[in-house]
Amino acid sequence: MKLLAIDGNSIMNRAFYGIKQLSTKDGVFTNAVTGFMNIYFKAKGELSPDACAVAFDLREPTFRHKADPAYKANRHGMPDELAMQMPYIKQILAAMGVTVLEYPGFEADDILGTLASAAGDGDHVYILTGDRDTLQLIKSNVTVLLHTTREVIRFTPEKFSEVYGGLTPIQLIDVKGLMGDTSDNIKGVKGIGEKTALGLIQTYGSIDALYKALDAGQTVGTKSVETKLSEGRESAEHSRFLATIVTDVPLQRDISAYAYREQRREELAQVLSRLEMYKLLDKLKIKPVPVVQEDAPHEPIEKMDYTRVYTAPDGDYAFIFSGNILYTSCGGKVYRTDDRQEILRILSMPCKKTAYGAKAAYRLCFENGITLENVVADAEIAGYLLDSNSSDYTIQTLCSRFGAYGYAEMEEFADICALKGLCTVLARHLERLGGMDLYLNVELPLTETLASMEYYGVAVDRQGILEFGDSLISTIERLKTRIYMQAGKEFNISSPKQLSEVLFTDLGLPAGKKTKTGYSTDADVLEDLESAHPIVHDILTYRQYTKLLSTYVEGLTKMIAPDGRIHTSFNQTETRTGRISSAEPNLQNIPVRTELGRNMRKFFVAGEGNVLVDGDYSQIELRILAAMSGDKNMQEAFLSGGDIHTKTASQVFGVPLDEVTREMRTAAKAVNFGIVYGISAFSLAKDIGITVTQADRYKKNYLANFPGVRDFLKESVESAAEKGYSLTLFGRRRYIPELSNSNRNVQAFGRRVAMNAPVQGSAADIIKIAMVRVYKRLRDEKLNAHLVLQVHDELIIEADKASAERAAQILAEEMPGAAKIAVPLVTDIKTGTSWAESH
DNA sequence: GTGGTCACG
DNA sequence: ACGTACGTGACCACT
Repeated sequence: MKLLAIDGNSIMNRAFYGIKQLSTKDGVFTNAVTGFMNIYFKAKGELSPDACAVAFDLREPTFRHKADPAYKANRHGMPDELAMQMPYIKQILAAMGVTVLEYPGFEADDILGTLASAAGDGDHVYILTGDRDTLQLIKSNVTVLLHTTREVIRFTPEKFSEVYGGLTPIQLIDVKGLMGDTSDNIKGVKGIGEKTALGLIQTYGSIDALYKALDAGQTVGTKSVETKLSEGRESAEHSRFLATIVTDVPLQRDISAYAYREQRREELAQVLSRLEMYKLLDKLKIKPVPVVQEDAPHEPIEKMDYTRVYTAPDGDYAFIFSGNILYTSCGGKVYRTDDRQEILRILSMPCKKTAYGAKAAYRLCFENGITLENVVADAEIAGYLLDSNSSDYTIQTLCSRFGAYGYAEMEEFADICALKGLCTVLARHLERLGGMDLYLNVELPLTETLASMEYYGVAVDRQGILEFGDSLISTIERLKTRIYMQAGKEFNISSPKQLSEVLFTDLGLPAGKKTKTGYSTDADVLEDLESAHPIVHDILTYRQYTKLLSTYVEGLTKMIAPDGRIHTSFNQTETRTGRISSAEPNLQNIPVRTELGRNMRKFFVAGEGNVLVDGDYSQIELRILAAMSGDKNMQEAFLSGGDIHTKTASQVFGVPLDEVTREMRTAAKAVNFGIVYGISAFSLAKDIGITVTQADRYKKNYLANFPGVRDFLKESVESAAEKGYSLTLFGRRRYIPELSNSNRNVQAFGRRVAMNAPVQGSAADIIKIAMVRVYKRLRDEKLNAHLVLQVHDELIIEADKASAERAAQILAEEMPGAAKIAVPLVTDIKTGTSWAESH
């Protein structure tokens, strides 16, 4: 098969600027179409191909209405006079039996690259383009016909080698990686231009080899070139990636699929007459027809079969489910439905699916007793793994950030059209950055797990909560009158502004730290004032009680569903560290630290005949720190068992274990926590109420005792500063731009983040792995037991009594077994009828 | 919508 | 001289 593969945008562009402005009498520009057809017929005449495909970028919307205000603002840098010709050329080509390929998420180059890579024995692909980028695709059976302003150059491997001084076509990628390409927004290495880049690749063969030589201390160029190279290393590698034309666009890889089809002569007559292209009509021996449509030139030639005629692999589809509407795309066609039964029917099909926000679809399926399987991608999740700092994972933003072109803004179907290509692009980025394992084996399956947890929800004792609320109200009323009495007036105690006036002006108490708007009245400040005036204690108590009442009693009762349970939302793309968060309501901050608050946990109960089985990692972050740092001393502390805070106290204070006092243990505990957060002596001092000098001594002692930890923290910061991101045990990335901020406070924050992110993030990885495994085992063993809550280091299963023991065993196996690290992941398991009992 | 406060890991 | 522990979400007051 001989295939003529044309870069549609590139040739249209050449034609547009190469031919003077032509237009029909009513103002439709036709010069690019005319020029394109000239170039096309010339190439066709010379090559006599038996197949032809034209690839487009799909950067311009396929239809736009004149009345649309966005119509004038052409954001793709293409003049309107050219943009308006694009739908016509596609229609003409399709009617002539030529395959038009455009795939959201990919550039025309990518499509051509895929076609080139698909050429088999006995095939020959001729790529007709005006763009030198495509030269990297040249091989024995792929020829590039480069259309320049002067001539058409026929690039075979031999011709290429001759023009590029002995380079192979593939090496062009490395050259571009170094020199960059402003038109494609590829940065390259700053200060390295075409000459230098070419010379370097001619000498060393590739970017890899060049940097190996540089690492080995060889002289690769002038001092200045070497400096530029080492500074631009990451950019060079990234640019090389960007410069590589992709070859895995999901389209038909059998060249014969692009064989010429029969011409649709009536359609040709219509459109060519409309464009007053009589010469071409004559050449095709088609009679012109009277133009019926006097409409605007851009009247939507929408959704004709020429668009998106690429094939999708057998029935696999992409979907977006949101707001009870399902959008799907399959085989180049898009579809929308809000019919529940139909949505369920589509979701329950066994084929592979590419999703955006699959969790909602899983929930719908759970609610209807349907199984959703084979979700192999989710753009939102992939986007989150690529940059957890973002708060915008819309398809449109992801497309523009990660180089998936072809997002047409005006269409209702723009998102669904772009989704599959976007996912392919995101997956390729993840592969490059080492995030595939986390994506495929942890985050994607976790989506279903979270949906299931939300679906089951957790049972609550509504009556119990309300009675507790009543008892709070009577105490609050008592406190209120006492506070008003002591203040000598009534005021809104909940208003920091009014409260500070009462405390610091009326009562003349000494004001402490300031906030942006006035003096602070937070618990720290009030605790210091407790001895100064009895009102202060009442205010602290008032705060505690009103917090419980409004946030927990009232907030939670509002969220009880008709089934008597609370169905929280677990968000999988919210936190920068990799943790999941819970909202509406937040079930990850139910009180536990104080006696009074802990009452709330009595009202989180197991349903009738069930129990709660609770698994809780003991000191998971410190254990991870011990493992990641390789500190033998700290590892030994965990391996030999016993209380970690007492042990560290014994070491830091240099006393035998049995001489550690309560105060020493408390201090050591604070240091243990602080260390994970990127401690400062000041904050440590504040936290445990000692002087800064004293705190500094504790800290130094601690780090001297655990030198491995000291080095690990230092290296974490250095590595993050150098690379721009930190990594967890399972390859989760967090970019830390704060480290290169010019503000020193921001930088200091960045350093603390760099110390904390690997630890907190690895803990998040581990419990997520455990969740996925626990979920699968509960399901596969068909137990009447389901995960219902996760609180960062704690998992809660609700099980019927017959399954409880087995569920406990599964937790006891999967939580410690989720990761093999240098210290045991000790997990406490307890069972009870309420959260107060099981935790 | 923002800031202050406080609940959790 | 300056600010001060990592990560969240909800409620209230106030602009």
